[in-house]
Amino acid sequence: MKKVTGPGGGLLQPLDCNPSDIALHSDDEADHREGEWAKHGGYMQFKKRKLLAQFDEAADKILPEAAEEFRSNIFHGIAVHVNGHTDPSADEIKRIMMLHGGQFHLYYNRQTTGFIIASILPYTKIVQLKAKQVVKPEWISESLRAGKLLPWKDFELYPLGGRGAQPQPELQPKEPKRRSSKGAFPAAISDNNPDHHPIAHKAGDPNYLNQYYARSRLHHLSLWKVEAKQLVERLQEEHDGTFPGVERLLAHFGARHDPRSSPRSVIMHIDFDCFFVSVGLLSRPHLAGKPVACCHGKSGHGKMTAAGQHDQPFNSKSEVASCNYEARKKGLKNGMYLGPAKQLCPELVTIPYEFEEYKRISTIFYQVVAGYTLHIEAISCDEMLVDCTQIIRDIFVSPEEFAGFLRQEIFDASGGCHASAGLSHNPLLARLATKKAKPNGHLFLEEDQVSAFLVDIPIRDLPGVGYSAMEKFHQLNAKTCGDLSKIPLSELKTVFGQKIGQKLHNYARGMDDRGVFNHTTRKSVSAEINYGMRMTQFDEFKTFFEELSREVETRLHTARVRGQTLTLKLLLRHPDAPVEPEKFMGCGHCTSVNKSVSLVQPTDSAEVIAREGVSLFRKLAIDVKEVRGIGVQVTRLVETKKRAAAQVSTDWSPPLVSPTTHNTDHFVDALEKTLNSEVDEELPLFSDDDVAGDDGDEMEHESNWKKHRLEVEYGPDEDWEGGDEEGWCFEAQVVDLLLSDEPVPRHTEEAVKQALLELKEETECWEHLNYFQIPEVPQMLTYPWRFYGATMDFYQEQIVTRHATRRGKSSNNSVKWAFWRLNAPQGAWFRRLKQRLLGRRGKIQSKLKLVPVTASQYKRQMHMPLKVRGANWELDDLVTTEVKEKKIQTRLIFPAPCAPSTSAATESCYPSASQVDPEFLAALPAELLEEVYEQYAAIAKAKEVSSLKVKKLPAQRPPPPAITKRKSKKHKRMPNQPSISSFARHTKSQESVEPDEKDRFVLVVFDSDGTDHVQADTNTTPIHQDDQVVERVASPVGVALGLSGSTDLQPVLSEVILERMPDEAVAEAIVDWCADQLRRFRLSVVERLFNTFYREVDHLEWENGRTEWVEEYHALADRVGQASRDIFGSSLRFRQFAD
DNA sequence: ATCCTCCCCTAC
DNA sequence: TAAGGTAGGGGAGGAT
Ligand SMILES: Nc1ccn([C@H]2C[C@H](O)[C@@H](COP(=O)(O)OP(=O)(O)OP(=O)(O)O)O2)c(=O)n1
Ligand SMILES: [Mg+2]
Repeated sequence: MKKVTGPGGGLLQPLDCNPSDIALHSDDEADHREGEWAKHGGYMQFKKRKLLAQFDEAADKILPEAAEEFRSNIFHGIAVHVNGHTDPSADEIKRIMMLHGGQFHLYYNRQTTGFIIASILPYTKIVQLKAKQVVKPEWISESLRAGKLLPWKDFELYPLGGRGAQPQPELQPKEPKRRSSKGAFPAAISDNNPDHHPIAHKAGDPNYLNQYYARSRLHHLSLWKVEAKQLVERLQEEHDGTFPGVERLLAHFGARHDPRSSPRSVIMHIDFDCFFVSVGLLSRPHLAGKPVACCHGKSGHGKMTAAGQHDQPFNSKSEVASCNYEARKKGLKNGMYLGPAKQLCPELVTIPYEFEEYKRISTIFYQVVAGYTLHIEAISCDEMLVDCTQIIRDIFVSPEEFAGFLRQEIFDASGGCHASAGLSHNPLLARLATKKAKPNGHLFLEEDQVSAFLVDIPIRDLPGVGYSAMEKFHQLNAKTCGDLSKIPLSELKTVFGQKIGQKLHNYARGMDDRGVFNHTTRKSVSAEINYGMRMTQFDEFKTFFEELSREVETRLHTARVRGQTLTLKLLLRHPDAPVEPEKFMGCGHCTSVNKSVSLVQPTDSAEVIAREGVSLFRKLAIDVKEVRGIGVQVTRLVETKKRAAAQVSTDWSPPLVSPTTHNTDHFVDALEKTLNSEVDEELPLFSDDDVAGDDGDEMEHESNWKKHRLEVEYGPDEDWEGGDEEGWCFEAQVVDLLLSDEPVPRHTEEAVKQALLELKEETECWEHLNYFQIPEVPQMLTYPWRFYGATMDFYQEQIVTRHATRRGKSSNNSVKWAFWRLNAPQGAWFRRLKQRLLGRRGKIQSKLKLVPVTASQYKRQMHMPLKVRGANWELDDLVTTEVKEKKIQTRLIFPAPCAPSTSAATESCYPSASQVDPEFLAALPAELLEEVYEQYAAIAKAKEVSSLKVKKLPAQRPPPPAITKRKSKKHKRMPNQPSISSFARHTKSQESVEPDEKDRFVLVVFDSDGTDHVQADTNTTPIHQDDQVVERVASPVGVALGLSGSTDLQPVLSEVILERMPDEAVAEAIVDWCADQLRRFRLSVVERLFNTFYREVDHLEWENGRTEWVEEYHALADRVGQASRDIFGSSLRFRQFAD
């Protein structure tokens, strides 16, 4: 285990050299810091060679004029400072100035710097610098082109001076190259609004996003990681079969035999030492050996007070991206603030970021290594894993020799940046070895050295162990891997979870079974900015979010993917945090709020993203002044591929979409668009070209199937190929209703109450629908609105027919009635739609044409796969699959005579607890029931869920209905009325006076806050009961889930919620109904009601009473939870709103 | 069991 | 002054 540092032999010579050595060794690499180059006499000659080489290599980055007319004195006596992004870039201007007699000042000095070159200069900066001459970069390039110094006045950035001055947009780069890696992404947004103010120091200002990203190191880091992976992939694909590096290796070491047996596997990890600083020092060799840090801040004293004074000297909150090893000796670390860094090391020199350079060196780095092998995994711009087993074995070179040779080549090719390397038989040990070898060294860790090596390695050094994990280790009193290896696996798993526990256990023993894989498929695309967010108006949010959406759009395009889930990510000021944090424009201490939405189809459209994101924001009803960070993420990605025309089925498209708010939005927007298009008044809305023909296999009763189709394209894509349109299909009379003046029939208040009452009976009816062996029935119960329209008709037919066959009856009225209810357009969403169409009705009527749809098309629709995900149909499957029956596990509803407990005693013959019909259990004689309970208790115990414990509770009888009623009547609901619980407690104690002979057991989850909750999806356990209340008995393990669906809940709740504000009458009805269900141990029905309730409330926008309904929802959840406490002695917990 | 969703955590 | 992004792993808890 020999750590190799510095020059080991001829090969490794220049590694520990001082600055002058570097200059000697690689004479074309030294550059200079501005303002000081004049001291060095031979500099220009020296520079010339370097530049010539660079012109060849990156001709497109350099002005051609500069190459032709190599030197001049155009800018004699001119000293410039470049601010922000310019074209030509700061780097180029620097070179131009050097070549043409001018001076380039990296830092602005009022006395000596004559001009500031900038395209956009923040207002604050002007004030701060008291800048006099601010000129556009074109001054430089035009002067160069003209061969003489042009009057700078013509290129003044703010010709008017002061106030309304703006940069002239036409002279700005057409595509602001905010990302330094050239051409990696086309610039997303070209800001050609000439009326904007140039300030973009906070979000809401135009172009803030680009300005921000251009300066964000973390953004670049993330971007480069992706690009490095792509580069590796490209190199792998385009490889021509030669490895020049290997040739050189051979030439150097010659053919020979390895004295040792070749190791089974050699993984190398390479990482540049203090990457940003190393690169930064290439042009500042005089700083080598001094402590240097790379960051935005310069002085370290931080922001000024209002009076323009620095209150404290070491207050800078600028983050040190990288610091060199001289600085680290003083205790500096990457990522710390500049203030404390300066405190630790007052002589610290700071250098600015040079993103383009980092990217350039990174590319060289990858190219060099790819000259040896393509078994590369890109980890970041300055770090990779290399599987060099092959090389070591084939060339008979030792791992150390190879590492040294490669490091030397990287050093040369990069112009003088040191990389360190670690080698071992797996990625973990390679990484740890690199860490040990730094700076400027390499280390090969052999298998027999591993355990000795690991003992003293801090746990913190293990990949995947960060702040949070260390907190836990601190409690476990473990610091090193040696300590870690003593912790038993079971404990690690308990503390960290299954996978992480196992991983840590392995890592402590030097075990790591990961290989070297570069490729991964993207799972998400996102963009976020959590800095500089200070907004006062909703419009500012909207503007910024649109900008962000456009950014995500281009990223989606670049990655050639679309996504079906959209997440709005917000950081909000923590209630306890001050309005302005310590860090200038920072986000400070925040709480994060995310909200996501499932889209009808995958999207990559900025328009859709912006609309949905803004809608989500409105639903959260958040005060924009509190927003400190905004992000948007797109997930559930699918590849964007041009579909072959043949694959696109134009003859039918899914007529059903879930009638959520956003779908309504899509629909209305698309409709509006169509109506406003002046192209054609015949076709657009109701086309019949895809309706004709196709009559081969029509159903016999076609006449019954005459429907009309209202069709509006609303896919987000302009370039969608083929007629893969979507629309809504309405029955003719529904279309009429939609467009007529007739009010949509409403449920009256009475009807609502009535419906709630009837639900109970209907519920019972629904449970028996499984009997008909229609696998979709459970889906219908849960998501009835997905079965709107013709599909429902179809199933209705099916059910009625089968029912008739089985029962020998011709029809069943209750079933019919239930379906009629589902089909009726009284649903709130329909009214919502109609409302939206109010102003456009005439226009629609004049333009549209109703087209009958044939039965065969309906038939196709019936075969729509029931592959339901979230709230969406999977469109692709629809197109390509003819008939695809989704197997849905049918729940067992035991007919009384075939009870499992009688037919078999073995555990395996018991159905899963949640599958057992409570009605069946209720019908069992008491002894048999006991037996069943015991069985399930045994099964449950065998499973041993660690967080669940059985707690003994005193038995309670369900309170008589009268009491429940009185209770809820007493409580005229007021906002935030807290007294329900105390009242309930009172009631309960009264109740519990009643003597109870037996104990009962309830499964209880112990929450961290110490409160108990019955988990809605677990189960209540045995209750002894009097013979006469047998029907109230709960199923042992599975009273909870899903047996008794309350089909009609959605339309009814939706109705209630859309039409009214919360009121006590409805609240009471709901609570009573729920309480009654609970007394019958129908937890599932209650749970389902709340799920549906939640969903419906969640669809509300803030202006439509969302706040009130959210409050009402929580209040009702409390009341029902309390009812549950009264009945079971344990509360029920329902899903809570975040807002 | 296995999946999904919503987080938190980690890395550079 | 300051530029605190971004993707993936995986745990917790719930749905199927
Ligand atoms: N908190 C951080 C960590 C890193 N980086 C950037 C700057 C680093 O130069 C680069 C590479 O990160 P490394 O972790 O490899 O750190 P260094 O290369 O700077 O130092 P080391 O010698 O430890 O590799 O990423 C950053 O901006 N902010
Ligand atoms: Mg590094």
